[in-house]
Amino acid sequence: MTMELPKAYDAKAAEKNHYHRWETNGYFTPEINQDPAAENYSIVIPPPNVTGSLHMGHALQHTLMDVLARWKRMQGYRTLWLPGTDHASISVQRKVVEQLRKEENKTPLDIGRDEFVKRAWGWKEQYGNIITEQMRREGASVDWSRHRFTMDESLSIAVRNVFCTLYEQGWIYRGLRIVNWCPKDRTVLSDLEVKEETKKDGKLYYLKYPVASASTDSNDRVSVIVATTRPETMLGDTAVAVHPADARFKHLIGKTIALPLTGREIPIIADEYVDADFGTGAVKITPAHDPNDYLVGERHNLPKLLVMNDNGTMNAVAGPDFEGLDRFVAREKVIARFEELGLLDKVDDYEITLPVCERCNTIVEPILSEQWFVKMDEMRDMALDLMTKEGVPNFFPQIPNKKVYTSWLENLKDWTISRQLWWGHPIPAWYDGDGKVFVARSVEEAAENAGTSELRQDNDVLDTWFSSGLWAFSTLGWTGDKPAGHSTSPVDVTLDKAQDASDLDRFLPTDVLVTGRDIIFLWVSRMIMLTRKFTGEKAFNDVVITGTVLGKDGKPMSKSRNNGVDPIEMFDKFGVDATRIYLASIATGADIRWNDVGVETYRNFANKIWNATRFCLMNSEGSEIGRDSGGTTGNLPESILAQDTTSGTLADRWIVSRLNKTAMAVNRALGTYQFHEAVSLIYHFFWDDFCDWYIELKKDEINDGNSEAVSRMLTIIEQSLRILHPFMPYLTEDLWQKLPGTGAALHNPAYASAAPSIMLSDFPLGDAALIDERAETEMGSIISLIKRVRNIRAEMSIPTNVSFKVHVAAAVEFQEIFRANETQILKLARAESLIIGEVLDVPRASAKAVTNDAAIGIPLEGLIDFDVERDRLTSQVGKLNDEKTRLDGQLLNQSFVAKAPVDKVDALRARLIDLGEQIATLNRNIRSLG
RNA sequence: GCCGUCUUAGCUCAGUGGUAGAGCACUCGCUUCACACGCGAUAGGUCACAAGUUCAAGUCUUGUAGACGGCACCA
Repeated sequence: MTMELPKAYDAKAAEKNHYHRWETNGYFTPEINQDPAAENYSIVIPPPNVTGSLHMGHALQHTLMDVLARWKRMQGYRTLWLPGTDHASISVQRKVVEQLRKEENKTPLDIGRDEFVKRAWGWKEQYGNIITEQMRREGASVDWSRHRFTMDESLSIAVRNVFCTLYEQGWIYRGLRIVNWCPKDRTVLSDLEVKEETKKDGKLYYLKYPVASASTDSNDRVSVIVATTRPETMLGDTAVAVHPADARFKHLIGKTIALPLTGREIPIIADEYVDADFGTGAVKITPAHDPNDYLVGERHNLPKLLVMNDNGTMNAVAGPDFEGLDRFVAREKVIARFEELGLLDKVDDYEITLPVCERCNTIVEPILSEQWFVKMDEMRDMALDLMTKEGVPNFFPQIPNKKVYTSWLENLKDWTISRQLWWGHPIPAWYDGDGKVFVARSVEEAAENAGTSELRQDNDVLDTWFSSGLWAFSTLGWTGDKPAGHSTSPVDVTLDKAQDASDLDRFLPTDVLVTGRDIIFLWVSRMIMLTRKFTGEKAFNDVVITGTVLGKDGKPMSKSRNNGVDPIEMFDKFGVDATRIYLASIATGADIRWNDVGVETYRNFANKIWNATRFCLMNSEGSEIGRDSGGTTGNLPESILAQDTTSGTLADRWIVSRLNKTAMAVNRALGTYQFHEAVSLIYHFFWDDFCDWYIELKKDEINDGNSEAVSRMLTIIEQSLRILHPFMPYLTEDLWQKLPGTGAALHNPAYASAAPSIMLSDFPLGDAALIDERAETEMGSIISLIKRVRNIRAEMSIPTNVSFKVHVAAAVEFQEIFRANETQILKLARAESLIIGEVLDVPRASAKAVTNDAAIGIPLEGLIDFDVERDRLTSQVGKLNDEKTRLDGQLLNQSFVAKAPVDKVDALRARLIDLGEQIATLNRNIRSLG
């Protein structure tokens, strides 16, 4: 069979041709695996927000997950990579509000909650699958039949059950706390959803608070100065605190302040919290608007006056002059009033860091509010136990992620889980007329418990991360519903039993989680705790933390910086496979500055693979790849092994050795998530060893149509394509289908009956028995010989079409090697004949060189420039001498000889002898030039 | 303030105590019948700086400088 392929690889064509077939043939489902004894392998995707579109961070993570899934699948694991999306309550809510305003000029209140939620579902249906659809282009081998959404019915049941169980056990509680409030989104935020922004032009206001004239002391005019960055909160002050030991204020403790603008009198109290050395030493206390003040208030039984509305305006408690004003307007007004009253001591410039909402950048207001919380102390201990006792999860890279994770856990505070939003999982709590709360799995259950159906459900929804915290097991069928006779892993009896019951058993714990470091706390930690709590299992064994893909400017990609790179554009420009393997070539966990040149490198690599295959196929009539004898290791077929150990040439044994070494190393690298190492190994094997040396050595045989040689080469290509497949699925499938002799017989036995695809072929593990160190050494001597001759030709500027004789002197064993490979050496060195002997016998007008194994002389009568030759040799001697000097020094060092391992010392001694000989030879050569 | 990461060739980055690597760019050649998205040959590094441990340090320790990240505080 002879085939003519286009001259360049067309990535787009290949991308169109395979995904649909893979998917419809069911290759992505674990059920494709027909081996009942197969081990399971599972990954759940970090569910992208339904509001998102694919960015480079997704592309990176998806690539790594797909590499793992395809690699394991080819090894015969029953493999599941489960896709899905997250309902992203606050993001979606914001989108829908915006849509309402734009299209109908309405607010959510205008249409009501039910209608709003309906719109949100509509929005999700319309836009929610953008990313997952883009994943098809990426080649992601996810099981679409198991696609999950965090608000799917079964996942919602799981959420309710988890909430109720935690409540019943006292791990969830409702309480009044100072929380982070976003006045724009009008909801509470968890600590993790609050970012910090440094304001350089902040101000610190010093306010004079007059001590009440009710004081019986004579010093009536006394006032206390307090400093604040939020003057408007003084309207809610209920005390001024000083340190109990502060002599300046001791006499005032117990007296009162006439709080300006309010007509209220507030006490001066003593509390250890105050740092006497900071500011004025006196602190205004606003228990409803500051976490520390809240604690002080608790200790001193102070009233807690909330002076703001949920939208950031002042409320009635702030007084008629301020009610309705925005907090920042109120701030200006408070300052103006203090100035009028002569009570503004001073205003300092003050650099301040403010808490802002991570999504809308609005300044977050700490306010007192009643919310739902998860108590984290026992959860934390569980997670810490897992880490210290079992080393779970195993982070890749371990540094710094393990420490970051552990120290975060150690300082963990309770988790605010309620959100004042409409889109999300409603909190399963109902209140009766007296405000008594009933937490239940349904309204009926709540009514039963309450003894009345006059109930009002809690208005709030749950933090999005609450449902994603269940993702590892809720997606595998766990709902927490009371099972029928299944004690260890309760499952949803409403789902397909045969399938989903086994999913949980089979795929939990999942094998690895691949995600970014920004959600280690938000998501990874919570999934670890909740999975342990509710299934007794680990969520996953390993966690691969990817780095950040930075823009060309070295900063994180963002819309505001406009430095983003669209993965789809890269796919169009360089191909999906090139983009994937480039992303995989980034060191695990390292940040990478995006550069197109890197992708271009692998686009070129794809083309190289295409053309190497094309070359073989052009000459492949009557040849096909060696048949596997039915082994399960994906190793070279025995037929090839036999050829190469008996009749094969040195080059054949060498390339087989290199291939097997590469395969073994690739598996080793992937086993520890060293994707970049695997990429580098296969890249250099294919390009350097196979294309630059092996193909070039065998070219004549191939062009002559030597079918045995072509078969052998096709076999190496086919094996290489399998190794490359997880990284470059489209190219490898495209070429594999074109190779003569490929078919289901090459599949891993677990997929024996499936229609042929490289993605089901047996992944090459490499066979130590096929590694031939002697062949590698011998081939090495030939390669250096050829390189030296090429160097002489280049340095002497000898035109390509001028041939010459090459004299080689070497030890007998190397003479034999060179003789046996004479044809190949002549071809690659572009020489006309090889004269091999014990000693070099060449005229003075010769260029000379040495390798570790041979001395070379090339007679160049009329072509040689003696000055150039002298410089060339001198520079070589210089290099060798540098090395010799270093080694001499080392070996003269008695402590080195005494303490370094014997084999190291011996190796240096041997090297030194070689060096001495080579230097002597080169020096003789220089002298002979005259 | 606390914890941590990074600093290697012109650029982007690998690097496992034992002779410093890759891709791209640069220089010099090549229309060699798979590939110019290619082939061949060069050049280019006090591994940020300083001390220490070690027979031996890019690699381990400490400090310094710069870049960055996380956490906490912020009257």
